[in-house]
Amino acid sequence: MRPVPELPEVETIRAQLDPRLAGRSITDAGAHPSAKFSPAVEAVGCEIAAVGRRGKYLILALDDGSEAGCELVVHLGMTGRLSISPDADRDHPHLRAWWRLDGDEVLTLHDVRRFGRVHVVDAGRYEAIATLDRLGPEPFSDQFTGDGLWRALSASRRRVKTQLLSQRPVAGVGNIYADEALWLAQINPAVRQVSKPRAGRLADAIRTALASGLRHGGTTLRDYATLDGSSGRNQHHLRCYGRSGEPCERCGAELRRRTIDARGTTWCPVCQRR
DNA sequence: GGCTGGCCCTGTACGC
DNA sequence: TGCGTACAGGGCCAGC
Repeated sequence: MRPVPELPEVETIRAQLDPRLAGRSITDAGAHPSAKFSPAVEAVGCEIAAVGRRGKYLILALDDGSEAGCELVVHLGMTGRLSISPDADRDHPHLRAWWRLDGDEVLTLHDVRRFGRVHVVDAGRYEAIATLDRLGPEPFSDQFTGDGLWRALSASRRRVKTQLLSQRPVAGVGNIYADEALWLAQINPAVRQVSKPRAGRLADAIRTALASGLRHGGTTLRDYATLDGSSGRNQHHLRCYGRSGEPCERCGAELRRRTIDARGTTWCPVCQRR
């Protein structure tokens, strides 16, 4: 099991970063030569106005002197980890990017498997980041409704779990919370069509699963840690993800595991019957 | 334009 | 103990 930072984990990190970064200037930066990380240096000379989030993307609003401003966009991928420290160990094998801040601290991005990404774009211009450009509504916003989710899911014949992971019907749901939400809504992850009432249930379930993650500071199974290096606690509250072989706590049947869209998927064969 | 499958990438688990 | 192999998975991209 190797969980990735999903919305609750990214939001937990965002809330910790914002008070420590807002108002500070980036005086220097460096990055791994990969094109995934090298844009990090484009933020030098900017002042960080605020740390925001869209889906799983951290968005640092930057004041670069222009009217519109720009943004430093960071996706943590599967193993990305941000931290603030007095200095960066530039020889660390997993250091992918660093930004020196006024006040003599360094924001670092470590990412063992290099699935993370860094971009610097004009504010709100995400054409170069396809997934962010076409990101669905935030799950806790008024724009995310059961009807809207039903319309989004009905627009495609792909499996419901595949669609959730695409980030188009709703932003920020990854493998853990997709399994949790589908279990809560009693929807089989492999179905290709969902009725309007069931889509309503799924929308509620997505909010419930994500809210549990937020309440417990995110899910830590191996790689994820918050800004200060501490672990989340939501792994103790998962009811489906990663529990294959264990009894379903709703009906007692043995939870099963299969691969959907190349992602490990756990579901209950009885109460999530197709 | 939508969908599928391959790829990136490296630590860990497991079998021999 | 050491080696080789399979596996994990978010997002991008080529090909259909």
